[in-house]
Amino acid sequence: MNIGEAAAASGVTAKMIRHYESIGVIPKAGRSLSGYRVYTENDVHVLRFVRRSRSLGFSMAEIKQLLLLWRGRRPSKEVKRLATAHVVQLRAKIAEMRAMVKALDHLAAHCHGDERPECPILEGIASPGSVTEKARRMS
Amino acid sequence: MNIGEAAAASGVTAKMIRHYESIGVIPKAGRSLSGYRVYTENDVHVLRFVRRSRSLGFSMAEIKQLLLLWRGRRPSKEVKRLATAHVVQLRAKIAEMRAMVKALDHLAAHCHGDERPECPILEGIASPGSVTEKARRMS
DNA sequence: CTTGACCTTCCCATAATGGGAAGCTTGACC
DNA sequence: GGTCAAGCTTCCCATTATGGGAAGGTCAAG
Repeated sequence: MNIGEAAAASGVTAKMIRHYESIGVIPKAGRSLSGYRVYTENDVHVLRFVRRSRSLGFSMAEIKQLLLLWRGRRPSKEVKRLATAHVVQLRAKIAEMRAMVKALDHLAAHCHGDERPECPILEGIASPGSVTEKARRMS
Repeated sequence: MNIGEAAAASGVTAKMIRHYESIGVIPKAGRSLSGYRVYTENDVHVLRFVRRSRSLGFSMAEIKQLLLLWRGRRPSKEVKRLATAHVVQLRAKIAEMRAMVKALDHLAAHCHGDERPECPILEGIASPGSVTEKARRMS
């Protein structure tokens, strides 16, 4: 299999396959006489593993670890630790983004969104302090 | 005020202030005779606006727009549209990350996390298909 | 007048992905 | 055998927001 076929079979673009090889996440592929990279079915499994790990949000550094753990048949404890730490990071980011959404929803709720230039959103960003509070003060 | 003072007053690092200027998000600062950047109270307000917009997750391109809308006293409709579009993006990312957490929690729940190398997490990544299903098949 | 803190610009690095150029290989078709 | 398109190779550049660090100029206090 050459790189294009491996890409189609794994769902990882040829460009990314070369990149993963260059950063050492996957081992260097074999080469044909003319210098083309050659892939086996097993290499494709590895590529799929990488793609799915990416879709779970793991960084390339983490995937490198996961692949080592996989290949090395290391204790599942280590895998679980890695996965759990990742989930913690994800939850933290989710919480952060939810706070953003909450704040923005709040600001937007008070914005008329019409032709007038007065905008609680901009005002809220310029000088934070509850927009509701301001609305109250103004009434 | 020189850049260090403006940084302390706004909560934006001097490095970032220069960067924001270089990409045109904030106007070029005035200069002293010796070439030092000089800032006014108003410049600091702008920097704070940028910092807070960042903390709400807006990209620099969006912040550039927000600043134009702010300075230009443009219809609040435009601001609201920008903010709402951003919230949509945030919600999409949140949903994506929650799906990741859900999948990972599911995989981790079935991983003993002990010294044995069998690991439902790795297996789940290697060949997706419900881990629960596999557990059922094996029993 | 020296010294330390601060300023200037410029280059480099990060993480993951992609675009695109220049040049070689392969396979098919005539 | 010759040609052409498609596919491969490497190499460089761009993205986003942030920061590290070097080389050199400036300012204020001693």
